[in-house]
Amino acid sequence: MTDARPANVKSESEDRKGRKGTRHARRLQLIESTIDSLAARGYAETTLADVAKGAGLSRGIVNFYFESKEKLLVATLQHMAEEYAAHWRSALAKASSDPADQLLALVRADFDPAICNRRKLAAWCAFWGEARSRPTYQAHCGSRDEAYQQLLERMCRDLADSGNYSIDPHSVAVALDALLEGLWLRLMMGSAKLSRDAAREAAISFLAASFPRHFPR
Amino acid sequence: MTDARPANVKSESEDRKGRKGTRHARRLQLIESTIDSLAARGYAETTLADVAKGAGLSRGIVNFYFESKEKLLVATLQHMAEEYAAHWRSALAKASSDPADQLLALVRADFDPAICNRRKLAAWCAFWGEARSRPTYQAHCGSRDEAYQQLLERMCRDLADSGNYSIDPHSVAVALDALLEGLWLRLMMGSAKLSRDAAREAAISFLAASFPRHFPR
Amino acid sequence: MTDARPANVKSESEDRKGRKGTRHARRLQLIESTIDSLAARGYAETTLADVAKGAGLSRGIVNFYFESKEKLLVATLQHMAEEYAAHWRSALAKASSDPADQLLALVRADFDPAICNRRKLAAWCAFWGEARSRPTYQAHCGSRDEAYQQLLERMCRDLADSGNYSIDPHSVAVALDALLEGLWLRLMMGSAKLSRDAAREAAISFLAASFPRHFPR
Amino acid sequence: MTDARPANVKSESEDRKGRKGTRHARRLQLIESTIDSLAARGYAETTLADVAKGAGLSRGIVNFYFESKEKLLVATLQHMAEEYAAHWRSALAKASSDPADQLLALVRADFDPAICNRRKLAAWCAFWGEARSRPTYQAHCGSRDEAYQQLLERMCRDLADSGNYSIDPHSVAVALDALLEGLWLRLMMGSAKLSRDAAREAAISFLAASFPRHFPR
DNA sequence: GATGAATGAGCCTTCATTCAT
DNA sequence: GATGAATGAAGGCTCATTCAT
Repeated sequence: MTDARPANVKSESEDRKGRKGTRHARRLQLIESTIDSLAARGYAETTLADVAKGAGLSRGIVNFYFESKEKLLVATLQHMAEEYAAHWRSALAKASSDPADQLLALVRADFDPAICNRRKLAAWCAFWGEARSRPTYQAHCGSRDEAYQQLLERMCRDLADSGNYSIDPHSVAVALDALLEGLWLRLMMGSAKLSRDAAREAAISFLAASFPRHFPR
Repeated sequence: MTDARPANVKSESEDRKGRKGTRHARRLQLIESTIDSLAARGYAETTLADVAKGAGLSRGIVNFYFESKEKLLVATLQHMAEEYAAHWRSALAKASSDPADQLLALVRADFDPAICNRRKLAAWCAFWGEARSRPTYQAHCGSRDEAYQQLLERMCRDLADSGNYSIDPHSVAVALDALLEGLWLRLMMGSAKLSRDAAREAAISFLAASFPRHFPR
Repeated sequence: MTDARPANVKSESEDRKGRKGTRHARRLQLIESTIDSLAARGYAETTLADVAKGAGLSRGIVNFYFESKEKLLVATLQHMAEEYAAHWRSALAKASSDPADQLLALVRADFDPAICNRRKLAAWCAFWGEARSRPTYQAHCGSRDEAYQQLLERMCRDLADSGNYSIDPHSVAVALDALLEGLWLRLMMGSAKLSRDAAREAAISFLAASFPRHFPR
Repeated sequence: MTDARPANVKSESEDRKGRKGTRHARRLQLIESTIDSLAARGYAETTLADVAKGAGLSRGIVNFYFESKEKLLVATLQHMAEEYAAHWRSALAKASSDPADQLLALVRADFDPAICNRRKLAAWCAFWGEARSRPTYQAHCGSRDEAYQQLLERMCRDLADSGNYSIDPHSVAVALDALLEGLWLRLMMGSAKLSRDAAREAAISFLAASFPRHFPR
């Protein structure tokens, strides 16, 4: 799995000053550096000094753009959640109106390198570990939020209805949701035992098992 | 979900200064307190002072029984991994020799309150978040280790062979493994949206979808 | 003996927050405070809190300018060694080209209050006590380093040659070197039994005994 | 230089119990172990755990035989001072009544391996480093105490009188005393640059220079 | 806006000392 | 007497945060 890192933020060093949109760019720059640090060092070892250094900025700057470390982390999580949601919504928009096609599009989107790469998965995982004890984080973890789950469930129900399956669409939706997250977790931890492609196939084979008449092997 | 906490160690406050089963018992006592703290505060906020206080002992005690915080955490993780493995092995031993029965036993064991409760799940998750950047942890995360995965795969193959399914047993095993972990993650994070029973049913419905002739609904 | 303490660094309290000659000046300020603490409390009882307090700064400052206590102490020792060497080199430069004159200059330099005062001697002694078990210290202890000893030896040889003495110049050099250090030790410990002047005279009387035709009484 | 360590105390493990003289033996055993630790680790790093372990005894024992760490260290220093004094007194008693002979005996005693070995020198040096800030130590450091110095001075005066030297006997005594201590310091620090024999010869050559008619080369 | 020196709270760790056994 | 578990104070160090420049 590649460690995809969008280089579209940090490298533009010439316009560090003189822009009006600086504020937003700076925040983004720091957020990306935060993700880097979370991926490299984990949550507990991530310090503001790391983040600032990674962004090529000075130490005090973080407290200027974000008021505290806590708020930087929340903003980072929020950024990731929004990016994730935008990604699957875009994938959905490109799919046909057929529920099976849409479901497949969602699953494929989940393993798109833009979303599913070591760096981001590691950052997600770092937040998961802390989410339990931090209500602020819980709101944005998991990435697959309420809307996503309801969407999954509606699609499963549509397929179940249209295909006369004797399954419980809710259970399938819950399982699919959990399966996707579980595969992410395995991808992140697994030292090469599981490829992104194999993970996607495992997810699709679950769809095939659940809705054999819609997802022919 | 209940916060199961074995009260067999800490509650005996009258012999806190007793010299009996000391070494091993004390270590266990501190490990349990560590799990408490991980569940309550998360990895990053867990301090030795918390652990000691939770065990009703003094600050210096941790470095007496474990040499460092790091070693305490590793021992805690190891303890949890061993407990988990012992649990599913025991469940497996009680099941019949029928692969379907055994698979069901494994899945049920995974959602047994003794193993699957908020406290322990939260502790697991705390370690997951740090495992990426700590090789020492990776060895013991995930709980479902190599042996477990191979067992799943063998059972899936047995069922696939005996049932003439047109599926890839490896993919199913991978998916089942990920599904279980994903359900755990959801259970831990879910603020009551998902019950342990619902999670188990979702897992079983996955088995039913994959091996319909072995797991009748 | 006076407790000479150069007041050129710390006393300027009004610009304590100044940014001027910062880095180097602050390091010097902390080093001087370290010497103070070593002299007052000894090596074992010198804490970073003492040093910081003595410098009128906060606790965290030492780890900011020096990375650790160890490095602060090494820097302190190095500073003292360099100061000592600069001092005798300067004294030597001011002397005539006559070996006897030069030798006398070296001895006198050794008991110059700028170098030989309770505060500095105590600091030296503190390091001597730890040098055995710390290789890092050994390099800079003794003050009278390799170069110094070879210089002494060359001078003794010059005098021995020019004066037809029947002595072993190496032995005399070794003895002189040890004598100077021993006198320092006595000065430091001696509760007023030995004055700096008496010590210098004792050293000179050694020269007179060794090279009677060069050092008339 | 050898690391002479009298094995007459610790090795008698069979009579650890059942003796009446235990108390004294135990204290000696702990004192010897303290010297070991001071020599190996230095003053600052010497802990009671080290001492106890070195003596093959349990941790709590030190506070039983000595009331505190401080008192153990004082007792150790006292022991060394007494041993040193007994040694030179014995050497003196064996010498003839000739002052020159006595002086030589004292110097030779100072470099006797029983007294002058790495282990003991290192222990002495450890105390020197702390003596300044600890009045309790100062009383016993230096080893060459008041009586010793007065003895040296009287001998120097005797020789000066009987030899018609134009020297100041007091200065010579002071110098000799310092020279001996300085040589010890060099022996302890020097990584083999100076042998015990060379040190003794340097001291004797000083006597020869000061009193040429009494100490022919 | 941006920097980085400075602060100080809090953590891990060490260790002298106590005390039940 | 002897042991070693247990305590708690204190030290070194890290790091989020502040603020003068």
